Formats: sequence, C-alpha cells, structure tokens
Amino acid sequence: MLSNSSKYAIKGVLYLAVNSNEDRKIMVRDIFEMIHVPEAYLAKLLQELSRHNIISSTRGPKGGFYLSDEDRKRTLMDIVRVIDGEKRIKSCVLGIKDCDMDNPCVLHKLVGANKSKFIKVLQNTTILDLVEGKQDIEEFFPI
Amino acid sequence: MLSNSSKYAIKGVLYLAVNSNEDRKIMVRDIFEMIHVPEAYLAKLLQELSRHNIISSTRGPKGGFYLSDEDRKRTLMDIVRVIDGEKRIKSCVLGIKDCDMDNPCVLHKLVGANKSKFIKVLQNTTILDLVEGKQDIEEFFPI
DNA sequence: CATGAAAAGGATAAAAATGTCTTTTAATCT
DNA sequence: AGATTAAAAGACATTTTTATCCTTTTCATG
Repeated sequence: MLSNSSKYAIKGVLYLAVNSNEDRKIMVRDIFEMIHVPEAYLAKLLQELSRHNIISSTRGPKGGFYLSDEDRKRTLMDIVRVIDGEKRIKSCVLGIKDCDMDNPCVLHKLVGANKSKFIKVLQNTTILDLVEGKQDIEEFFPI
Repeated sequence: MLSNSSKYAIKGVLYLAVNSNEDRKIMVRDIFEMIHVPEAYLAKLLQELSRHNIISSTRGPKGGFYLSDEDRKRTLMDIVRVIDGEKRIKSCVLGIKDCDMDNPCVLHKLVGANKSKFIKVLQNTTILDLVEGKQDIEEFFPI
C-alpha cells in the first residue's frame, strides 16, 4: 500500500518537523541514523520532496533541510503523492481493471472501505497535526 | 499491504469458489484469462495454496484445481498468510522497529487503526462468506 | 572572490517481486 | 501396460524497488 520509500520519507519529514525550522536546518548526515534509513537513500527522497516544495532546503555551509510554516501544513498524502504517485495508492485492492475508489468493485465493499478511510487519513492529516501530539512522537525517536 | 501475488491468489480462489467443486475441477488454462493473471504465474500460486491445503487439486486427466467444502471455510487471511507471510501484513505501517499490532507506535493510532480493521476483515471473511453474496461476485467476472 | 560545506543529480549496483519455461510425477483412459 | 493429460516442482528470466556511489552545482561565509 505504502512503499518503503514513502515510509522513509514520512519518517524523515516527521524528524524535520520536530527538530528543524528556518533558523535550524538539518543535514541528512544528522538524520539518517535517528530514523534508520540509509544516508544516500534518504538524501534522494528529501531532495525529491524539496524539488516538489513539500519541504525546504538550502545548500552550502549552514545549509540543510528544514520545514517552513507552510511546509507544516502539508498532508501525509502530499508526501506519498510525490514518492509513490497517486495511482499506486488509489488503485483497486485486488487490481481489478476499471475499478477504483470512485467505481468500486464488490470486494471494495469488504476490503476497500478500510482503504478509503486510510486514504482519508493521509489526506486529512498534516505534519502539524502530527507534531501537535509532540511528546508522543518524541518518545519514538529514534524510530 | 497486499502483494500482487496475494491479490492474484485471492482472485483465483474466488473464481474456483464460484465455478468449481469436487466433481468439477478446473484447469489453470481455463481460469487465467478470466481473472487477468498470467497462466504460469497463477499455476504457481495455486500450487502453493494446494501444497498448504488451502485449496484442493488432482493431477492427470479430469484433474485440476477445486475447492472442497472444507476449503470454503478458509479465510482470506489463510491465503495471504501462505503467499505473503504473516510478517509482511502485520508489520508496522512505517516500518518502525519493535512496533506491531500488539505494541503500536504513535502513528498506529492514526493510520494503523484502519489497518487493524483491514486485517480483521481478512481474518473474519471466509471464501464461503464472499460467495454467499454470489450474484454480486459473478457480476464481476471476468475480473 | 575564493573556499568549503551542503544539496542536486546521474549512473550504477543489489535485492525483491514478478513472471516464464522445462522437466517430473501422478491420474485417467484405452 | 502404455499413451495422454494435467498438476507439481524447480530452474531461469525480467522488471521494479531499493540502495549506493560519485561527480557537479550551489551558496554562505571569511
């Protein structure tokens, strides 16, 4: 449902959400161990998110990745959309042709109802929402 | 969440549920086009299920795959367990170490609640359950 | 404006998932 | 018994995902 890459990306963004801001940028080198994602791989994912304006970055000395206030309003779905693409997550649970969220097959009634809810959660949950229960998340680093 | 292989396997078993019984065995050759799964690939999956006694089969002329009455009491989870393994489906949504259904991390509260329900559906839905709404399913072949 | 720190990007490698093919085994029919 | 049919089994091929490496570009700073 979610690729590994998306999971990594979400973990990385969550870490940035808790630990970074415009005045406090973080290098990939200081994140990857905390969240158990290979350094070069995480760099690629964060670069991709940055390129799509989901997160922010600056190069050079004192540079690094960070979340602006605007970035914090992004949803989990924004991340997943960039990394996995919309199609992957919305496709039919059983890979049935011409069957999707809007035109659900019989098994969607069973299995897809939950999936729809899952997608709604992704769409409705912003980074900020997650960080508001901050103490809970901090407990979980390193994740 | 569910691998392609599991989806194919479920489709194959559903087709058997609707069209086969002990006296009416079906060859892979007569299934694969109906459910849009490559012939050899489907064969392999059904063999695997048969080996684990999730479905039934006999070799030779008049042979083929079929579902016994006992087979029909199997749940979707029985299929998924054979094809994907229990670990894959129950692992943490974010791949967080030492986090699973029984020891959920903070994101499980958000995202995992739906997943738990999804797994419950798999565990509680038998092949027979699905076929009892038979007309609905038949409408969907070929899937 | 030179320097070094950091992201960006391209090329490639490794692993996992998906898919195909060939040979072997067992059941049935003549 | 022998021929034929179909699943069983396993080796092999392809594609996608995951991961790494290395060079280039950018930019803050002294």
